[in-house]
Amino acid sequence: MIEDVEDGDTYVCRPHGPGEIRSALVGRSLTRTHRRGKAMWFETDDGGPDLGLHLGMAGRIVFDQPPAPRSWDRFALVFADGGRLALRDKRRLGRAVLDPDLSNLGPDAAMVGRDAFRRRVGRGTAPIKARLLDQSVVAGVGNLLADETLWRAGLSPRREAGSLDTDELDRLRRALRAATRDATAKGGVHTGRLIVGRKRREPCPSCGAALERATVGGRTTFWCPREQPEAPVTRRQAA
DNA sequence: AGGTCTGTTCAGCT
DNA sequence: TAGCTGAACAGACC
Repeated sequence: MIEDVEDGDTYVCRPHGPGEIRSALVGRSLTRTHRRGKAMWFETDDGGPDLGLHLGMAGRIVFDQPPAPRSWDRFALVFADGGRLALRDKRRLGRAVLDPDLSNLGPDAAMVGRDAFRRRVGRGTAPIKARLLDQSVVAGVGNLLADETLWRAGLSPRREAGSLDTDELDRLRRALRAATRDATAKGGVHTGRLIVGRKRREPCPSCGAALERATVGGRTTFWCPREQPEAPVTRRQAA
């Protein structure tokens, strides 16, 4: 049972005022947990509101850890048995909210079926990377995972989304599922093969070519110009 | 010391 | 409508 709620950070808890989440949750228990993409939320008992948590760019959920220095714990639930669940987030881009609005959130990127993926992702004139990052198209792909996925699929981030054919979209979906699985197993998207060494400007881990760097979809983007060609390439080369 | 970068999202504009 | 830009935050890094 929730005995206390630390909701004093008015930026992370916006648009709720101090004490608002607290009064809605004290005395209730969490009954179910959910996640879709980067959104997570909890149901509460007795018809209480849901509690939504988002990690922003650098937040984490910590359980039963000593409170963070400098109050980096931006929100916390204190349970009657002494347990404490905190949203630890230096940057304050995380979020705690009652009854989160999930109506503009697409299906989970690693769960969406083949046909829905083709329909949702393979349209529009924006670059494919921007399409992947759009949480209303599919939920859960951030900047690093997008780069890793496109690299594995051998697709340029700059390709127009609507220009991808069915084979390319299926390849993209397979790469996304694999990249997500690997990131989960290894503890984060920063463990991706393309991502490690990105800062140091290391070459393509697969072919050794110098990686390209540019802003695509409004985000810093790395890709291998050799393995992720701008124009679709006929794989069947004349012998 | 100061400038730049960052695992995200949202409002506001064309 | 779809797509792009910049702002919100604050620490890490050079």
